[in-house]
Amino acid sequence: MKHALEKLVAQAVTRLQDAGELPADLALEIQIERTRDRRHGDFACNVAMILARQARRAPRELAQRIVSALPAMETVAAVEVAGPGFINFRLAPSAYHQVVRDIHAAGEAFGRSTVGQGRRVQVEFVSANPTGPLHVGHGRGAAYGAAVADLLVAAGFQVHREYYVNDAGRQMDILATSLWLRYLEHCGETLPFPANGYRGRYVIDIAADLHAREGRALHRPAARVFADLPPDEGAGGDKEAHIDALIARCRELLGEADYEKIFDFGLSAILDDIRSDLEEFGVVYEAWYSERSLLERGIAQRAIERLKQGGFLYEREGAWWFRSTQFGDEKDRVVIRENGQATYFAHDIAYHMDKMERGFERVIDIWGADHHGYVPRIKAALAALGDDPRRLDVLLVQFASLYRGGEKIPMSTRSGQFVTLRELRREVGNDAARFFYVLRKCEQHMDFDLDLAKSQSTDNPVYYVQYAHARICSVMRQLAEQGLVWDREQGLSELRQLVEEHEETLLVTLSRYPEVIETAALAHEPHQLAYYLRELAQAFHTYYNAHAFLVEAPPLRNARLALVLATRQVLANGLGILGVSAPEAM
RNA sequence: GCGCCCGUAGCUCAGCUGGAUAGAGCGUCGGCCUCCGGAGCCGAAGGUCAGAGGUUCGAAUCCUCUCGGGCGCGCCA
Repeated sequence: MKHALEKLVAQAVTRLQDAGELPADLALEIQIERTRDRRHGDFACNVAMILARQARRAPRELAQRIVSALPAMETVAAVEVAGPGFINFRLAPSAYHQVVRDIHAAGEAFGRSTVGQGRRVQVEFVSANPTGPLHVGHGRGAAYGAAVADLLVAAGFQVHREYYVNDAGRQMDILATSLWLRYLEHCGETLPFPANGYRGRYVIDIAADLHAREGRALHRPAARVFADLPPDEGAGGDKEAHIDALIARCRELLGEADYEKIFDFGLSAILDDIRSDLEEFGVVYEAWYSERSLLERGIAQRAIERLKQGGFLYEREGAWWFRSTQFGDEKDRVVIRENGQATYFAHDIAYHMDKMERGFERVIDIWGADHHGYVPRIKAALAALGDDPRRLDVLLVQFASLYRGGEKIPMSTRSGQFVTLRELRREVGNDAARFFYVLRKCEQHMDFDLDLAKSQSTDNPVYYVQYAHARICSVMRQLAEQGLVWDREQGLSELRQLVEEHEETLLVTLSRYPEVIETAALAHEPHQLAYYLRELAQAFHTYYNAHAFLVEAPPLRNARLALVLATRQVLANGLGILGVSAPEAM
């Protein structure tokens, strides 16, 4: 509808240009927007006010000329000039009746748009280190990323969801070493667990599995493990030096083959946990992309080589630096350390080079806001590689704080209380978690109120929306109990029966759905959809309270049911995009 | 110190690429079930859009500065 009106106004402007009433060289985009106030009609256009200066005419007068040049359109009932120079359009009731027919015809596909034109977009999200279970912060990235991806699908993009697995690097070595130490404990050893090791309960559990599988095959005496190591933090030493020496000792005593066995055991155990956690949360990926594979396939080396050949690297103090300042970064960055090892950043450059080479027209990275300082250097690297950094969109998700009983829950890993996504899901349920996470735009800090998310009451927006869906299902059950069926054909042909104000509100709200999908998708803002669904549910509940649907007269009854069933469809479609279920009863 | 994000009703937040009297939920106060599910509906009170300048027909929205809050500034990932 919006697009149709835009074309209409554009035609009128062109007519005026042809007639010499407007300059021929106007650069403008016709904007049609929904009116905030129904007294201003359904849609408004501000083009006359924008053009007034160039056309050297008063806005209202110009608006009047545009109106007289407008071609007729069947679904437009009235056009008028209002306020400072708005052109207001009032639609004919038939325009809204068509929406109901469209919904019934398209079903699950209603609201899908073609703006994406099948363009390939990659969405990378969560990508948490596989060194432990996901926590509630990752949950927000998961819910947000999944919703953005599904919105893009609905908007006609071809979406590739990806999880970047940091399965290389020091953190993973620390995990492997931690795991082995816990394994040794299961073998009966007593040892001083390093300050910088992973102390979580899950490491002990995985170690138990490892012990069950390997028996004592990987056992070495603790005394040999800890002999002649630099002291740990607790003993007045440096925890970093201690853990690094411990990692080296671990490899030495086990040999590479057994070390790798432990490393892979830990990696796959945690990755399996993350994968199933996300799956249960309704978050699935097209690909899990391994950091190690960048090395195995020579991609990391190739990226460095390209930068070197382009003259973007230089050597200083034994390390290789990337001239990111040349592309606006605040300082140059190390890509190859003094010890010859590539940095995480070097791998990330290679990963993003590979993303571009895979031919995505648009790449979206969803990161925690604490990584924001990282954006300029990645974009710099893309520029140096000859790619267009604008193809990469980095969406930064702010932190979520949990509240219970009005108190903020401390979220440090050490506190050990209620930090995992799994625990959150268990406490409030997947639906509430998905919906709450997506209720705020990503750059907004989020206060996640556990009591509210759990409450099965009027305060909880999730249940409010779901209840609308369940209520409609219940109405249909009532219909069946009365021995009646909905006459689809009569319902769709008797839509003119819908003359109540509440019906009009519901019709208008339904007609907005495709626009909401499109704008929410292009802006990467699933919260727009969440708010819309609340509005739609409210329009329905209000209608429900004001009028009975199961009335005696068949034409009116069937028309009302057509409207209500269309509402159910849109609720289900919208909730589906957000990963929330649409229950038939609750 | 520098950089990024945020500052709208008592609380939590919307406000679409600047648009016509600033919205919602919760909370507070007052109403509505012989009727399709009261997990619902209706109504009332409540804001100098942090502050100050600027841009223009028009600013919560764009620009600059100030104040306040969060986060980041590793040869960690």
